[in-house]
Amino acid sequence: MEDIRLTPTSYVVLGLLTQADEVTPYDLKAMVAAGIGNLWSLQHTQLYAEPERLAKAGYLTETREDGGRRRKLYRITPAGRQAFGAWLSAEPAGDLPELRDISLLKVFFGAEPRHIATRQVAEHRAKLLEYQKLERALDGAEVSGPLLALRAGLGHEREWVRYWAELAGERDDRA
Amino acid sequence: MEDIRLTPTSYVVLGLLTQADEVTPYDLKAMVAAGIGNLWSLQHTQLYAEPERLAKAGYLTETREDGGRRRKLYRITPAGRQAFGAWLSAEPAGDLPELRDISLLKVFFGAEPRHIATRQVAEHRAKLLEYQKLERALDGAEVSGPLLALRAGLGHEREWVRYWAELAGERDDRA
DNA sequence: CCTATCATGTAATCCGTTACATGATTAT
DNA sequence: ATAATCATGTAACGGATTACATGATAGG
Repeated sequence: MEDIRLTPTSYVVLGLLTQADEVTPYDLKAMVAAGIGNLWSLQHTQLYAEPERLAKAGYLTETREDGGRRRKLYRITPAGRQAFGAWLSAEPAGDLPELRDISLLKVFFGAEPRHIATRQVAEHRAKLLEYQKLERALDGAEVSGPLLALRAGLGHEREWVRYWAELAGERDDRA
Repeated sequence: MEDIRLTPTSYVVLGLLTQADEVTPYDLKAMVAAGIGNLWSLQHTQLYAEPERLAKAGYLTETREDGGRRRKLYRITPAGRQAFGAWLSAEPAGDLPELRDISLLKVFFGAEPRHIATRQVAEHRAKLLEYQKLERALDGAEVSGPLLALRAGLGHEREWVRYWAELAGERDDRA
C-alpha cells in the first residue's frame, strides 16, 4: 500500500468512480468525453496509469475479467470515497486559474492579431454552439454540478467570441 | 548541440529574451511577474532550467559574470530569434484552452456551490481590480501585445465575477 | 476479404514541481 | 548584530506526454 499524492487527475478519476460501479479505463475515457473533459481533459494513457496508481494506494480495487480480453476493472473503495469527499468539501486553494492560451500568448508577444483572431472566433463559435446544444440536452433536468460547470463554459466561450471578434474587426455586439 | 522540443515555456523565455539584452534567471523572474505571468506563469526554477536547456540547443548563449556572484547570463542567438519568429507567425494549433479551475471541478462533482462561490467572487474581484489598475497604467500608450492580452484577462475576470456572483446568490448585474 | 477505426494497453522520455540550500541585502 | 527577506541556485522525483503496438469490430 503505497502513499501517493493526489492530483486533480486523481480527483477526476475518483469523482467519476463515485458515479459508476465498476469500469474499465476505456469506460473512463467515455465518461470524461461526456462531460468534464470540457473543463479538465485527460489523455487516454492517464486513464490507464492513474487508476493503477490509485489502486496501489488503496483508493480503488483492481480486478481483471476472467474471459476474453481480461480487461482491468476498477471500483472505488471506502478509502477512495473518503478521500474524494474530503477534497470535495475542503476549501479550494487560493490560486486563480490562468488563461494559458497559446493564441493569446502569441498576441502578447506581438503576433499580428487580426489573422489569429479570425480563426479563433470561428473555433470558439463552434465550441459555443456545442455547449448550447449540450445545455438544451440538459434542459428541464434539475440543476446539477455538470450543468453549473457547463454554464461557466458557456460564459467563457461567449467572452472569447466577443474578444476575438473585436480583434478580428468584426465588431460583433452580441456573442 | 542537443536537439530539444520547444514548449510554451520555451517560447515565453525566448520571447522575453527578444525584448532584453542579456539577463539572469532572476531578471526573467521579474519580467514574468511584470506581465506575461498573468496569463502563463512559470516557477522560478524553470527560469533556471529552461534557459540552460535552450542554451544547450543553441537558442541562447550562456556566460557567467566574472566577479562577485558569477551569475549566469543569457542572450538570445540568431537561431533563437529565428525559432521564436517562426513560432510567432505559425498558425496556432486548433485546440482550445480549458478552464481547468479547481473550484469549478468541485462544483461539477457536486460540491456546495454557494460556499465556494462566495470566496471565488472575492478573489476574482481582487484580480479584476489589479487588472484595471494595470490597464490604467498602460493608458495612453499605443495598443500593444501586452495590452491586448490584458484586455482578454479583464474580460475573463469580469466573466468569472459574474458567474460566481450569481452562484453565490449575489445577483450582481454589473461586474 | 481487406481496410479503417475503435479499443486496449506498455514503455520511455522529459518537463515541471517539490524540496532543499545558501549567499547577499535590508530592516529593526 | 540579528532576523527577515531577497536572490540564486541544485537535485530528485514523478506525473503527463509521446511513441509504439496489437487485438477486435465494422464497413465497403
